[in-house]
Amino acid sequence: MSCFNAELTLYESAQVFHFRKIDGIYAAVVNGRILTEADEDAFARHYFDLDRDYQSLLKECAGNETVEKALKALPGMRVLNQPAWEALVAFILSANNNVSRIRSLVNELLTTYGKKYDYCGEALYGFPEPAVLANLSESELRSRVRCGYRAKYLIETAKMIADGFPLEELWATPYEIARKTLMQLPGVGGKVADCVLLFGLGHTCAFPVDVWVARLMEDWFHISVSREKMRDEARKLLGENCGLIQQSLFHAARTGLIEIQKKG
DNA sequence: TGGCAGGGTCATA
DNA sequence: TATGACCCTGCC
Repeated sequence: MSCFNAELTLYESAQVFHFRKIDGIYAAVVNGRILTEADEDAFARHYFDLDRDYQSLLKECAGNETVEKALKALPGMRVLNQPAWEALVAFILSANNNVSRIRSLVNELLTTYGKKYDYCGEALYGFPEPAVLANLSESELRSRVRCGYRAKYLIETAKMIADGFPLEELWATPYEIARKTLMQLPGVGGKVADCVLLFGLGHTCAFPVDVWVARLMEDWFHISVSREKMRDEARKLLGENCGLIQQSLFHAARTGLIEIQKKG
């Protein structure tokens, strides 16, 4: 049986923002269906990344005490394979926001524009289709979701996706090219592109560098370079699956599981 | 109650 | 490459 911590992965780890705990089970609408932590069909196994051996990450980083500490402290932390569109929307909204606000923005967007589903008597909502967002006005989206300047990014990106931008093709595109392609979308800089590549397009070498990761790279590994260069350093230090490891490092830093000395 | 910081991006210089 | 503006709110 594969090790999977639903609470950690679906709620605490901040890679997905719309799962709700109902009757003790985490559930959400994903790709037009209700998905719960208890599901074990092919779609669920892929989404929860259940067929990957996360123990092998420890071998890949053998000898790195900080990495070992983070990985061993967070068994069952998995990196999801979300629908790319859902990850894209969530992480455009994430820009310059804290986790609790990202969660409330995503849920406001879903309840306002997404399709409603019933689960155990509770309402769950899916992500609105690109065409739905593409047809909204910026002022409406701003006033109803309170997402500020991100409204424009969301609408313009939705228009490009609805117009045939080859999002799903990026699964099979080499990382650097896929990243540059994603960054053509409004509201998608390097950090958001890496989040979409890692959480929604299967690129386990993508290494999102946010404020927390920049801090921990400096404090724990003594790497103080620009955020762009930090990605390359991470890949050298942690290997081709550095994105999977990043998720545990990020969580360890953000929650204080491993302390960061320098906060500046 | 006030002020800062938040899983950044973009335009400008 | 560096700097500031940008919407709004959670948190100290």
